[in-house]
Amino acid sequence: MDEFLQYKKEQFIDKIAENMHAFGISETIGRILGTIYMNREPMTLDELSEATGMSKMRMSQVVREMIELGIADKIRRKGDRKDYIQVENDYYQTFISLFTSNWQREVRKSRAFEQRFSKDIHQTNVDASSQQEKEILAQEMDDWKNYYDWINRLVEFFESEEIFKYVPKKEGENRYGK
Amino acid sequence: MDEFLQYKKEQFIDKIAENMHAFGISETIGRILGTIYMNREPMTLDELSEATGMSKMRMSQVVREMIELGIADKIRRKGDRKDYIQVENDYYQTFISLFTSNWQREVRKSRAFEQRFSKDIHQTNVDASSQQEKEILAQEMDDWKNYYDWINRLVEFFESEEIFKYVPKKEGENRYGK
DNA sequence: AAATTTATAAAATAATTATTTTACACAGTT
DNA sequence: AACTGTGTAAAATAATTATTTTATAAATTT
Repeated sequence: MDEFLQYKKEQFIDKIAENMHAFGISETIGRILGTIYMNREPMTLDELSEATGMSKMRMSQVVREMIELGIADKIRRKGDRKDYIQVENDYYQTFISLFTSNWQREVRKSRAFEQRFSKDIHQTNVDASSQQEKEILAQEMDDWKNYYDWINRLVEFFESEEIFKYVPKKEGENRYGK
Repeated sequence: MDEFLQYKKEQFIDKIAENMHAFGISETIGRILGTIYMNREPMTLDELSEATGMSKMRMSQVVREMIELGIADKIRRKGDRKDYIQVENDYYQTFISLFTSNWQREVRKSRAFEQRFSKDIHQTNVDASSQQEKEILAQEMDDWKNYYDWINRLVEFFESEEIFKYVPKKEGENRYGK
């Protein structure tokens, strides 16, 4: 293929990697996503290894992470023992997947924390002199709970795609787009 | 102060640090924010150093970073040479600040990239056999631009607090809350 | 202006995260 | 059942990021 175009493609992949990195995600994930995206066809671990120059093992790790994040899938092809990796190819959808999987995990962790914390606070008695401190702390936890409840509703707002009602995509966003 | 309450306070600070870490931000930033937040009074670098057990130098670095992110401010007190560090104490506002400063930086970087990329693509001629590839790449860049335009509008949607119209905070969210 | 307290820069070290190497289990083929 | 290609786990290494140490400049007080 034309050398110039090949070079530009690689630049584009780098940019995708950089964008994903802004989600606090390893750049390699972005590079894999970009590579498959630009390939416009699912790829095997071997092909990815070849394309990125990284070990096959690393590809395996990264792909697994991507599947967890909801931005990749393995597909099998009849008569072929290899897994083919397919990626989410709508930018907006990728944004939403990363946003939600990130915050959903936090919400889950916070729930456990909130319960333990509140229980401890309410069950433990303190000196009269510390009573006010204790109440402030309990109030603090209430504020925290409300904040996390908001995050949870925010995640749903994105996941349900309601966000697009108020911050619409432009027309013609993606040739693969639904 | 009551030992139990002190312990619980520290747990709370850890949780704030963990939450901030979900933004891809160093945990120390969260720990400083939490420490000052729980102190309910601005603090000096020395006090922070004492409270966290980290060097004063590190506190200086982290505070500067926080100011960049828009979640802290230095204030001077008359007759006192020390800077006092004040933090954003509304969780929602902190969320918005981190979200926007993160993505605004990306939008800025992307703009430069887009321009250079499009210019290169349009100015460079390729073989007839690669013509289609070239057009696909140009189209790809258009999609990317639209995506980043969306991110930009999304940032504004948060920054203007319009988001709260559709995903409202609960009542009584924060004693310092506006 | 010398002495002291503050903040920060530059270089060195420690801790964490990303990546590769080595090893092994599993499934399909001969 | 031995053989080959496939994916992944565990341990080892490399790269990156966080933190401290050492050094210095600016502001304030004496």
